[in-house]
Amino acid sequence: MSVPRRDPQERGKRLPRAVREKQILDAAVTVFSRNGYHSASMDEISEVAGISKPMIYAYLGSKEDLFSACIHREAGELLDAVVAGIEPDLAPDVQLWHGLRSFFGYIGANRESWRVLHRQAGAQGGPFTQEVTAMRHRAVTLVAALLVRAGSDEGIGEAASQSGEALAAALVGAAESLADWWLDHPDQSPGAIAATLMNMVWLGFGDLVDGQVWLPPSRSGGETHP
Amino acid sequence: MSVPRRDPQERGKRLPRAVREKQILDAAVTVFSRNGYHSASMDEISEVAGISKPMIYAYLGSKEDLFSACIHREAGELLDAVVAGIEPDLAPDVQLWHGLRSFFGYIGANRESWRVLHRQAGAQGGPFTQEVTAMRHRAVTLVAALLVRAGSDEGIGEAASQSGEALAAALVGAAESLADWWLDHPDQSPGAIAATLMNMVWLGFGDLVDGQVWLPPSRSGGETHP
DNA sequence: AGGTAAGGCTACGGACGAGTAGATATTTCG
DNA sequence: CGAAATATCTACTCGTCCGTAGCCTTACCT
Repeated sequence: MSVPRRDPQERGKRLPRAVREKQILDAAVTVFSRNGYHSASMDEISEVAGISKPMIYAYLGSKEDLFSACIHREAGELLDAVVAGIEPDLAPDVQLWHGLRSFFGYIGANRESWRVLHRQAGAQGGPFTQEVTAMRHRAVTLVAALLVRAGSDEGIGEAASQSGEALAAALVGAAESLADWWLDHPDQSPGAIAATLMNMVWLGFGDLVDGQVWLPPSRSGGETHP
Repeated sequence: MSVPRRDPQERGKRLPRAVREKQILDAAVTVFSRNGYHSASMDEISEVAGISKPMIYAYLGSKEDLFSACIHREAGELLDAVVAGIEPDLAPDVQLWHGLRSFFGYIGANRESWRVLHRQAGAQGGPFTQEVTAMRHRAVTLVAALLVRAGSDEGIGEAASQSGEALAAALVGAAESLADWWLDHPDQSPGAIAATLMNMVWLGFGDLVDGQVWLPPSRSGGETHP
């Protein structure tokens, strides 16, 4: 519980700065995720990273700086994963489906990252909130554009365009919170979680209680490799 | 900024325990909401409450105890407000509508409470999470039961019943996150927020981009007084 | 009145943790 | 090989803040 994480054989070995920075960031994400920002001590992070505390200050600055760096890196990776998963030429519902799958797929593989991003960053009032707010804003904008385009394709969608951003915020929020719920119910596959949300936000309860189900278009579930 | 909140005239007045406890809890919610759990100091809370620190310890115990008490009180009031707003004999969509209106109505009038409940309590890993998790669980159960009943009324709803709890979690999460979004966009009425969410979760994007809109049943927007 | 309990305060102890000083070891390069 | 740069450590300072010890003061009861 209190022993250093990294191989004691490697302890003391001299490594280039880039490697150490990555180790420190990894350790920081782990510890921040477990204990929260304030309860996480720099000493514990240094211990988990297998390096001494002054190195953290030398490479990544203060505790705030370190936390910001974590947020920045994790947020970037998550967004990249989502953006990489969608193809702008497909139908709106399929785009949404792919985006959700990428989102939950990434989170399923990086739960610590999600804890830090969603639970920790949002709670500390300082400049951290900005970082995560910016990310959320990008996501909301993405979804809102998708909705508005879908609406104008149909020639209608007055309501959707009017409150497009609010709707997108609700969707993004639903995804975030469902991801949170998932942390406490890990006995579900990423696909199942994504499908649940897809059904709710695309069909709506009104259709669901009528027995309707949204299904991805044939082709073995949406694979798009040529 | 750093002067005590309460009327200096009243300072030093002797008041019964129940009154002081309420003042302390109010101050604690305010400070916890503004600074977050760890950054909030007992000294600041005592100052805002217009009482000295030892009284807090005498009446409400440690900092953890105090925070737990805040969570407990605020969560109880929020849930009471929601439960009071719904009538079990109405149609499912109308029940949902009333529940959402009560929810956002309460939050609009008690933003600090919401900040503490949603942003702070969830981030501190300790026993606080349990408290708020328990509340969320009650809400999810409520919604899940509503969905399942709606589904079995229609005789179908296989999908809804199957993943009823996950759907309910997604809805509750959407509501929570939309409330969060609302904190940063206060230029919206509670009713508008509730309507946005209602449209999303009942109709779904699929119907919304077709131009459909969900509206509360006549009678001036859902009033149910006889 | 006088005793007693409850309300209230000032002022301190002690722990924890961010950040730093200063020294040491290893690589790199002229 | 020597010097400069880089990587690394141990051990400390200093501030913040939780929690409390000890004392005063007002209301109530008989």
